[in-house]
Amino acid sequence: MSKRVTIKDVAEQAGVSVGTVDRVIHNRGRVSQDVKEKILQVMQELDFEPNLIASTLAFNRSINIGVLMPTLHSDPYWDQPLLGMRRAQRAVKHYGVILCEQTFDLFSPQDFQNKATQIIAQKPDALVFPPIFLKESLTILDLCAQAQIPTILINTDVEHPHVLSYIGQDSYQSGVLAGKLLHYAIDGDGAVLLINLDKETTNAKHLLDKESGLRHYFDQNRARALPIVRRDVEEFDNPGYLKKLMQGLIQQYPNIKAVFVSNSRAYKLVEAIKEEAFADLCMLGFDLLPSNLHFLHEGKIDFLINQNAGYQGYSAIKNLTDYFIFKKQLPRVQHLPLDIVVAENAAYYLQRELGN
Amino acid sequence: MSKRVTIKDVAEQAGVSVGTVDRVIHNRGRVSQDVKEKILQVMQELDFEPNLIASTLAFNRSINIGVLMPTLHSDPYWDQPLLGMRRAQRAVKHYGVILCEQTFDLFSPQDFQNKATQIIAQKPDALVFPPIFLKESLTILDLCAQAQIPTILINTDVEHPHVLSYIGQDSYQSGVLAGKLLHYAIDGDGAVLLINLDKETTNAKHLLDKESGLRHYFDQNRARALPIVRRDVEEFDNPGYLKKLMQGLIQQYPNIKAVFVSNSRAYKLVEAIKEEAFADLCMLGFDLLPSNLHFLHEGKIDFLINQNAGYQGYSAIKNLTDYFIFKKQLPRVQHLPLDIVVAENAAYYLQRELGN
DNA sequence: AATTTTAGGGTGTGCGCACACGCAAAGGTA
DNA sequence: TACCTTTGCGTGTGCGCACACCCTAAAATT
Repeated sequence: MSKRVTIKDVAEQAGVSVGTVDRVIHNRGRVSQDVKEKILQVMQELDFEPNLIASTLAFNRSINIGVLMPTLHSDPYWDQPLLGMRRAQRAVKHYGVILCEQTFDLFSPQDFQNKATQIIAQKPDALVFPPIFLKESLTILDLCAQAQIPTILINTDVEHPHVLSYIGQDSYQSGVLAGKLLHYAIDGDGAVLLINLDKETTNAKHLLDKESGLRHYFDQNRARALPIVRRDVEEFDNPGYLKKLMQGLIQQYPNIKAVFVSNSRAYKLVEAIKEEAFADLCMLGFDLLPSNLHFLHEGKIDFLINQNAGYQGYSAIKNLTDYFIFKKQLPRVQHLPLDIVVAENAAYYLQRELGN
Repeated sequence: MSKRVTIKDVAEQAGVSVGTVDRVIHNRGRVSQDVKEKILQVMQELDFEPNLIASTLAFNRSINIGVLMPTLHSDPYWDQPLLGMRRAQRAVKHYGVILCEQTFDLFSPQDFQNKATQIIAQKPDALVFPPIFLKESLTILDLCAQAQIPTILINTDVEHPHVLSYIGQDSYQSGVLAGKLLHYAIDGDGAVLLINLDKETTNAKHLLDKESGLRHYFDQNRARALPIVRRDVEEFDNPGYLKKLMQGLIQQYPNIKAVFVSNSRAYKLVEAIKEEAFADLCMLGFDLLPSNLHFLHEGKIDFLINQNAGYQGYSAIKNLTDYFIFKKQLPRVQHLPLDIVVAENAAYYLQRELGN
C-alpha cells in the first residue's frame, strides 16, 4: 500500500513550504536558484509524481475544444467522427472537457472558412477539424498558429508547422492493402476498375494516394499484376447514370473482375447495379456504414477496409485530454489500423464504432 | 461555461445539508423516506452528476487487482496480456489502481491452484486470470464467490455464476473467419490441414471451438467446401519431428494446399519446414508474436488472425477501473475484434499491442 | 417519570494540489 | 532617514466529495 509521495513530503524533505515546491513544479519563478535545485533533487530522490486527480480538481477550469465538422446527416461517413468525439467527451467530461461544435457545408469551401473563423474567434483551448479544403485549411492553420491554439487534424493530413497531431488512415497503405486483397480475390487474371465517387470540389489527395498505393502493389508483384481501369464520377447520386456507366464499362472491358471504390460510397454503386448480370464482381470499398454492411452481409460487397472514422474522432478528443490533463506529448502522426472487414468479423468492429 | 451542479447545490435546493445528500447518494441510511425522495427529485431536476474526480480524491483508497498469469517468458503468447495489464496500470495509476501479480507454471494445474489460493488469501479487490485449467478454475471461482471478489476472465470463457466479465476472442467465430480466408486463398480445390500444436494437459476447449467454426464455414458453403485433415501434435518443440510429420502428410495427402495452425505457434511449424519444397503452402496462424510477424513479412505465413492478447489484458484492467471508479456496469461477455493481419497492415496492430 | 435507544440530520476535517495573498528582508530612490 | 520596489518564501483558502463525529428530539425501555 506504500503511500504515494506528495508535494508535502517533498517540501518537508527539502526544508521548504509546499508553496515553494508548487512554484518550482509550475515554473512560476519567485524561487532562488539554489532552493530550486535542491527541490528538484529531492523530487528525483523521492520519485515524486504529482497526483493528477488532485491537480485536476484544484485546477478547476474547463477545457474548451473547438470542433469543426461537416453538418450532421449530410453524409453518412462524416457522421462517424463527430459521434465519436461526442462519445469521447462523455467519457472525459469529468476532467472538464467541453466541445464547442461548429458545422459547415461539406461542399462549400467558403462556408468552411467562415465557420472556422467564427470558432477561432471564440478562443477555444484547442481545435479539431478535417482539412477537407486544402487552401482554406492552410489559412485556418495560420490563424490558429497566430492565436496559439493547438490543432489536431483528422481524416487527411496537411503539411503545416502548427499541426500538433494528425489522426487518421494512411491512404497510400490502404491502397497497397486493397491490392493484396484483390490479388487474393481474383483467381487468375482480370482487370480492376478503380472508381472515385466524389466531387471535384473536395480535396482529392487521399484518393490519389490510394491509387498510388494500389498501383505500387501491382508494380511490386509483376507476376500477378492486374490492369487498372479508372473512372471519376461526380454524379454518384444518380443511380441511372451509374448503371449505364457500368454497363458501358463492362462491355468495353469484359475482363473486369473486381471493383475498387476508393471511398465510403461503395453502397451507391451496388445499389445502382445490383440487378445486373455482372453484379457478382468482386467489390471492395471503405468504411462500416450501415448500407455498406448491409451489402457485405448480402455478399454484394466482398471486403471493406475500415478506416476507423468514428475512432478518429474519439481518439482526437482523448488525445487532447491526455495533452492538457496528463501533459502527454502527442506524436505528429497517428495512423489508425486498416481493418480488413468481411462478413465474418464485421460485428466486432461495428460494436467498437458504436459503443465505447 | 455553465457551472456544474454539485451536491451543495442539491442540498440547498432541497433544504438539507450536504451530509444528508451524501447519505442518499451512497444509500447509507439515516434519512427519512420523504426527505430522501425530495433529494432524489431535486437531483433529477438539476441533472446532478457526481464529480468523479473529487470523489476519487476524497475516497483516498487504493484498488488492489490480483493478477494470476503464466510465468513471464515461459511462452511468447502469454507475455502479451500481462504486459498489456502493466501498461493499463500505468495509465490508471492516478486512481490508485495497483496490481498484485502472481505467476504460475503454464503446464501445472497444481501450481495454478496453489498460486490462486495464495492470491485470494491476500484479499484483493478483484481478480483477473485466464482459466487455462477448467476444473481448477471452477474451484477458484467458487472461492472468489465466497470471498466476494469480483472476477474477470481473459482468453477463455467459463460458465460460472460468479464471473463478472469475460474479455477475449470468440474462438468459434475465429474458425469461421479462417474458413473464409482459406476459401479466398485456395484457388479451385484442395485440402486443408488443421494442426493443433498444444499439450493435452491444457484446456483445449477453444481449439475445439475453432475447429467447429472452420467446419461450419465449409458446411455452409458446400460449393467450395474443402476436406480437412486434422493432427494434434504435443511435440511442437521438436523441429525434426514436425518436419517428418509434414513430409509424411504431404505424401499421404498431396492435395493439401493450406495449413491452419489453431494457436499462436505457427512459427514453430514454419521453422521446421521452411527448407522443404512444399513450404509454399498457404499458412494461417494466430497472434502477432515477433516470430509470426517475421514469417508473415517473409511470405511464409499468409494470414494471422490477431486475437488481441495484449489488449485483453489492457482491457481487463481498464474495465475494472471503470467498474470501481466510474461505477460502470460491465457486460458479461466482451468479444474483441478478430483482426485479419497480412504483411500490408501488420504495423498498425503491432503498434497498438506495444504502445497505447 | 427517568433513562436509554434510535432515527434523522448537521458540522467539520481531510484528500493533494493551485493559486492568491501576506510578509519580511534586501535593494533602490528621494 | 524615510519611503518604495523587488525578491523570496510561507500561509490560507478552495476545488467537490467521503466519512467520522456530534447533536437533538422522539420513541422505547425500565
